[in-house]
Amino acid sequence: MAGALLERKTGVALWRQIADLIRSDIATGATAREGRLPPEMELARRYGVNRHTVRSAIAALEQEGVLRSEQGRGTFVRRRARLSYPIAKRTRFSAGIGGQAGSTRTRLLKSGREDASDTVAENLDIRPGSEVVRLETVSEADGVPVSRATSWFDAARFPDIDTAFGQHASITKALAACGVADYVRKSTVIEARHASAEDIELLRLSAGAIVLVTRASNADADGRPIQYAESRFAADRVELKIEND
Amino acid sequence: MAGALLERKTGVALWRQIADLIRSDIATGATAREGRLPPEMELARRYGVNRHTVRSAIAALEQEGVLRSEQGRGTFVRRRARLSYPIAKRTRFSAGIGGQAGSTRTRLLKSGREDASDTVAENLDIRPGSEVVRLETVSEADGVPVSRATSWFDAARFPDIDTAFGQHASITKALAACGVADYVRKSTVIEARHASAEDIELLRLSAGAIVLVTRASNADADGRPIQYAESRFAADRVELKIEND
DNA sequence: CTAACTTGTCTATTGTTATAGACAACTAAA
DNA sequence: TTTAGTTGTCTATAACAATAGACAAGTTAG
Repeated sequence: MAGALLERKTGVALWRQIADLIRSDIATGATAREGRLPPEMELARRYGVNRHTVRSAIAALEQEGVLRSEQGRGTFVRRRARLSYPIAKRTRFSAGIGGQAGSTRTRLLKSGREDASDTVAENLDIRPGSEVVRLETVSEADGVPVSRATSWFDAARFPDIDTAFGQHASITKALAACGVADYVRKSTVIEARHASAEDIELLRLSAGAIVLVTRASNADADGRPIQYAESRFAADRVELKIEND
Repeated sequence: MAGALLERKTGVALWRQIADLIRSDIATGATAREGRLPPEMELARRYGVNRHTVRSAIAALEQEGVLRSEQGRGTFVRRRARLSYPIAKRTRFSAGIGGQAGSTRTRLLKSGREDASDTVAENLDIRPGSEVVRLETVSEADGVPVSRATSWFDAARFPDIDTAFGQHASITKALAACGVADYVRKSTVIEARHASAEDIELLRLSAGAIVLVTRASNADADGRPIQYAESRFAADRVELKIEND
């Protein structure tokens, strides 16, 4: 690639920039997705830094579970490539990621009721301050957290969505149990941010990691909004794929 | 929001984390989008750091053009909120951003011919190694760079796309001049990364900034692929909005 | 004009990051 | 067994990041 070197005195430590580069190179396939990393001395030359700085980067990625170092042998890639999360009219987590991972599941972290904020009310097409049910979930593929989401439902229409989710561990099935046989994605807004402390904890990220944030609303067959959700995806584990058909 | 405080000894300096938080709060409207920031002492209390650390963050955002400090008066927000870039069947830069900015334009940085990589060949539905035309462009809204893109076209079908772009300064018009009256987006893949050195230069970002990367292919009315493009959006200036209809 | 409040500048100290060099410990191949 | 190549550990030093306190310089309201 074109001279993509490191930036100094920018508030981001060199070892972290290098760790991010290595992680990204593994994910995109620029570096061997499996097998061995170049020796520390060669990486130091390549990035124009001291060997100890490279070692700090490698240590961070070891902590993260991306690399594994063996004395005398070398440093090896551990984790597989990025998952691809499809966003289309019929967007469902397990169906979308299913083919790419051995197992998927969505856990309920917390549920409760609250008054709808302006944003939530607008997306659910109800009056601000109306009661809504909020679900906080984390989705995993092969035991690795991939995304976390906060979903809101109109409490007047789906008073039991939380217990239904508790039984089925799936938004799609919980909605089915509440009488919504089918639903479609109305719109999705995507941004990218640095991970918050909560993201880091729940998605098991390293500090400085990036999350893809989506804000989406789903509607039933009649076009009535039924769910509004804000999701946060670990950007080093997943990419979003939009099918325009 | 819930205790989203700062992370220490993570390779990302506190002043940079604070700068990113303030920038993001301005963009999302959590802090006044215009008007005055709270005094440095209050921000220091809020983030649990020394006033000098807050000052470093503010200095970085001043350098970036987001804030403006005036001795004795306070610190003020300069730049407007995030643009929303719609991704749909008919995705075009100027039409999409047009309503939100005073002026938009796309500049050609470089063009040339090369042999198609596997990725490019697959997306253009040609044989790997076939000749393709590559265009490197930067798009601006109100003079601020919003995205940069690399586009590939089948050289056999669009031998003059580079000169056509030079005349019209628009992909849509250049394609029209080459006989493609209409085209639609086939698919879009989105990821997020830290900005590369090139991103920082071309999009005028600060180090540690985030870019949204999209890889998209467009096809003509017959469904034949005509363009494959990799774009990089400044994540603090733009969000991507997907319309599923 | 005065008082309260704000940003700007200076000094000093401590902890983190980066560099440099040396050598130990381990692995694999000659 | 030897040798070359690799990761692991240690010491030392310099640059940057963060804290602490004090005061100057500017603005605004009373």
